[in-house]
Amino acid sequence: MDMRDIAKLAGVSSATVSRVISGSSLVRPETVARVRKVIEEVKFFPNNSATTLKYGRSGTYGLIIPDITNPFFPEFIKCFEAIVVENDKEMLMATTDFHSGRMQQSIRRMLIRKVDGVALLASEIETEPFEDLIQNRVPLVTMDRGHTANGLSDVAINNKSGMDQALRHLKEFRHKKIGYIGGSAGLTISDHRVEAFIRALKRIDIVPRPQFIKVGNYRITGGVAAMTELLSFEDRPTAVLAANDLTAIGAMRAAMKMGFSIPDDVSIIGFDDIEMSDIVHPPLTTLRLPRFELAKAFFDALEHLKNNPHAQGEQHNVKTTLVVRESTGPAPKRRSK
Amino acid sequence: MDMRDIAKLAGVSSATVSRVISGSSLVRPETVARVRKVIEEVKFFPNNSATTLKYGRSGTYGLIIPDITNPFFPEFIKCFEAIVVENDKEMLMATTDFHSGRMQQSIRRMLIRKVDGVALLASEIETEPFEDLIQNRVPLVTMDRGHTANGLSDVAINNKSGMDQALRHLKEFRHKKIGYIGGSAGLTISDHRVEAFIRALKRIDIVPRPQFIKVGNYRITGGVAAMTELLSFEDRPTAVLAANDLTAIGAMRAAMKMGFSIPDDVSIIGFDDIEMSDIVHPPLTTLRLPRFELAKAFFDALEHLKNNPHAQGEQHNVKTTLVVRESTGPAPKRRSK
DNA sequence: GTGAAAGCGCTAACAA
DNA sequence: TTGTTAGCGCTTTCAC
Repeated sequence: MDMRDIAKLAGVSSATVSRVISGSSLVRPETVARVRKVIEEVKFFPNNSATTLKYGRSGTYGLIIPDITNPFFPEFIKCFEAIVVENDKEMLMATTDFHSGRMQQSIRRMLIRKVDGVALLASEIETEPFEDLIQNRVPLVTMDRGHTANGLSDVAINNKSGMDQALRHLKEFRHKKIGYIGGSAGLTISDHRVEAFIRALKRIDIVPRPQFIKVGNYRITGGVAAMTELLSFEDRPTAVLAANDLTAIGAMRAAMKMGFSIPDDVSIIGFDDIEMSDIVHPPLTTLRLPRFELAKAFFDALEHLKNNPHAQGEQHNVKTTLVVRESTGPAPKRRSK
Repeated sequence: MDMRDIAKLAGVSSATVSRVISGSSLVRPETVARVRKVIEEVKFFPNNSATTLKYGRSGTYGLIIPDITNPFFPEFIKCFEAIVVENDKEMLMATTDFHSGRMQQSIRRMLIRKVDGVALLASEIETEPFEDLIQNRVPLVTMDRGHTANGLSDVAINNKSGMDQALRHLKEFRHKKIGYIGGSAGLTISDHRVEAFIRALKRIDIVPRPQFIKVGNYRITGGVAAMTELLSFEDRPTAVLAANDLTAIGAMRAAMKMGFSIPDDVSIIGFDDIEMSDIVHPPLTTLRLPRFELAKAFFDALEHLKNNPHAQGEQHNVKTTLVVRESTGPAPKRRSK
C-alpha cells in the first residue's frame, strides 16, 4: 500500500497525495478531503524510509546516555522523547554503559540510521569517537564539556552557582570540614565538578583538603565505598557533597551503617534530585537539575545546528537549584565517638 | 558518499561493494580486501534507509513501555537493547505514560518506521490500537495477556507459581489475613494478577476478603494510598502483597508513617525486584522477575514471528522467584493496634 | 490545481 | 567472479 494506491483510489496522482500528506496549500480543498478520506479508510501510513532516502535526513535525533539504570536518565529520556515526538521527529536511544566499545557502536548506529543530530550525555574523555560524527557533518550537542565548534554545541550545567548555593547552605550551618565524592575519574563532567567544588570552597574561605575529595562511580556502591573511607578518618568531614544522588544515597547508607546519624553527625547533599531522593530516609537535600529544561536545551540546540549547518556551535546553560530536605543540618558541636 | 563512490575508488561496481558489505562469499578475497580498504579509508557507512526501502523491513524492533520512570523498565530496556544490538538490529523505544493517546501515537511511530515487530509491555484493556499492527502484518508480542493469534505471541509471567511461593512463605509465618494492592484497574495485567492472587489464596485455604484487595497505580503514591486504607481497618491484614515493588515501597512508607513496624506489625511482599528494593529499609522481600530472560523471551518471540509470517503465535512463560529479605516475618501474635 | 517523471542509495535477478 | 539494471516509495521540479 503506497501513495500510488491511494492516488488511484482517490482518482488523483501520487504527487497530489504527497502534497496532501505534507499539508501543502496548493491543493484544492475538495481534493484534500477526498484524499484524506481514502487515507483514513485504508489506514495508510507513509513509508518513512522513502522520505529519508529522498531527503538524506531521517527526522531522528540520537540520544546517547551512559547508564539508563541511573534514575536521572529515564526522567531525562522521558522529557526528551516527549519533546521530540511532539515536534514530529523520532528519537534513537543508545546506552554506552560507560564502555568505549559500546560508545563506538552507538555512534555507528546513529550514522547508519542517518540521524539529524546527536545528544551526547555520556562524555568520555576520549574525543575520538566524535570524529566520525563531525566528519559526517552530524550536529552534535554534548553535556558539560564546555567546548563548542562548527556543528558542535554544548549544554553546560552551571556548576558554579549550584556549588555556591550548596556551600552557602552548609556554611549557614557552620560546617567547616566539607568532603566531596565525585564521579568516575577521567570523565570530563566529573572533573569539571571537582574543580567547581574546589573553587566554590575557596570562595567561602575554606581551604580544600585533598584527602576529603574522593572518587566514586555515579552509583550507590561508589558512594558507600567513598563515604566509608571519609568517615574512618580521625578528623572527618561534617558534611559531604556527592556528584549525584545515587552516590549521596550510598553515602547515607554507609554513614548509617557505621552508626552515624544524618544530619546530626554528617550532612549530605546530592545532585540531580531524582524521584528517589524524596523517598529515602532522611529525604535528601540536593541540587536539582531540571530535566525538562535540560531536554529542551538539547533539543533546541540540535534544531539550531541542523537548520544552520555552517553555524558555529553555541554554549547553553542550565541552572541547578538547591532543594533543602532533611539530610543537612547544623554541624555537630563536638566530636561524637 | 554512497556505494557507487566506493565502487569507483576500488575499481569495481556498486554491486560488488554491496556484496562485500553483506559478506557474500561470491567475491574474490583480493577484491574483498581492496573494497574493505577503501571503506575503511573513507569511513563509509551504508545508508540504512535505502536498504529498508528496498526490503520493506527495517531491522528494527519496537518496544512500547508504559512508564520509563518505574525502575523495572530501564533495567528491562537495557537488556533488550543489548540483545537487539548484538544481533545487528535496532530498537525503537516509545513510552505511553499509561495514556491511550500516547499509545496510538507510539504505534503510529512503529508503523511509519516500518519496524519488524513490536514488543508491547504496556497492555491496556483496549485491543483497538493493536488492530493497526495486526492489519499491517507487524509481528506483535505482548506481556501477560495470555492470548495468541496469527502473528501475535505472548510472554506470560507465571503468576501462579510466584503467588504460590509468596503465599507459602507467608503461611509459614502463620499469616492468615493477607491483603493485596493491585495495579491500575482495567489493565489486563493487573486483573490477571488479582485473579492469580485469589486463586493462590484459596489454594492455601484462606478465604479471600474483598475489602483486603485494593487497587493501586504501579507507583509509590498508589501504594501509600492503598496501604493507608488497609491499615485503618479495625481488623486489618497482617501481610500485604503488592503488584510491583514501587507499590510495595509506598505501602512500607505508609505503614511506617502510621507507626507500624515492618515486619513486626505487617509483612510486605513486592514484585519485580528492582535494584531499589535492596536499598530501602527494611530491604524488601519480593518476587523477582528476571529482566534478561524476559527480554530474551520477547526477542526470540519476535524473531520467530518475523521468520514465520504465517505461523500461529506462541505462548511463552517466564518464572518468578521469591527473594526473601527483611520486610516479611512472623504474623503478630495479638493485636497491637 | 494537478500530473509526469527523475532520482535518493541499495539489492538481487540476470547477463556476461 | 563481477557488472548492469530495475525498482523499493516518496518528493519535487517542470509542464500542462
